[in-house]
Amino acid sequence: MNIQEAAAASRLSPHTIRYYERQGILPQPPRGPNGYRRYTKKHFATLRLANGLRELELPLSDVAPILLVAHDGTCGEVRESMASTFARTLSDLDARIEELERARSHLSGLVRGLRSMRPRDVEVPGVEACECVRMVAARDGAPS
Amino acid sequence: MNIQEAAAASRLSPHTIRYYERQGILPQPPRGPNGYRRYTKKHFATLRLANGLRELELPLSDVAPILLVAHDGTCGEVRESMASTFARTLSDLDARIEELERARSHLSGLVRGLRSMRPRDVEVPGVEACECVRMVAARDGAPS
DNA sequence: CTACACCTTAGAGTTGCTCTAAGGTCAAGC
DNA sequence: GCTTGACCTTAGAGCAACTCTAAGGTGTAG
Repeated sequence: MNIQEAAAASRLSPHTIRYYERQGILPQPPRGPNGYRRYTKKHFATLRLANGLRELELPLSDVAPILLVAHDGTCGEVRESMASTFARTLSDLDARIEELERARSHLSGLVRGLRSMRPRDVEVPGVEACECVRMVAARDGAPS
Repeated sequence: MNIQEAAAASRLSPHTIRYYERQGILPQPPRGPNGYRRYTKKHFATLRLANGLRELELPLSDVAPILLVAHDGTCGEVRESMASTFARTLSDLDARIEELERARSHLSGLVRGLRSMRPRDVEVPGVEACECVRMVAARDGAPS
């Protein structure tokens, strides 16, 4: 199994695979006599796991240690390693989703506001006075 | 108003403000005789708008043209500029939120799965056979 | 006059890719 | 045997959007 086939089946790109390898995130697979990477079942399984973990939005710094134990350790160690990382990732993910939903609802309100504001208010105040700027601009002061 | 005060009141950092300026995203504010940036009401308003737009998750490439018309154009132009950008951002945001929610629900399922799997399955299969790896790993093949 | 907190710039580091350049390899067709 | 085209290799540049550092200048309070 060459890099292209391994990439297609794991839904990573060859570029990304080489990048992970250079970063020490993936173990070096064996090479053929021409120097080409040749993926064994085991190395391929690690590749698929890498992609699965990235799809869960884990940062590479969390993916790396999990792949290490997955490749060389026991199943129990893998479970340990995943469990705590996943809990942490879950709360990061929740925080990020909340941020995006706040942005989303603010944004959709603004879209409606802009539509309902068509042909009046087309005069020439600058940034300081313009109504739609006021709607978008950050509020003054310390309180976040 | 110096950069620190402007930063605090717009909730950007001085670093970020200088960065935006270097990138051509913010207009150059006037300088005092010592070369320090001195923010006028207008430049400060643009700063706040920049932060407001970033909080809406607009990429800087979308923020830049809006700031340009906000600083130098009429209110009508600003509205035009915002309207189409916001609609586009909204659908990007929806797509990203959906991605994260998919990851979130997959992840929370896995957390439960790992917990319910404590002391059996601690034997030594490698990556290929380990149960928790199977749960996480990307499925084979072309269909995404 | 000496701290100390601020200001200035250019530039490096971060995360996770993505792409390019320059070159080597291989299988098929003529 | 030879060309064509699709693959493979590496090192390294470029992207977004900051964030921080180094090295030096300034301003204010005691």
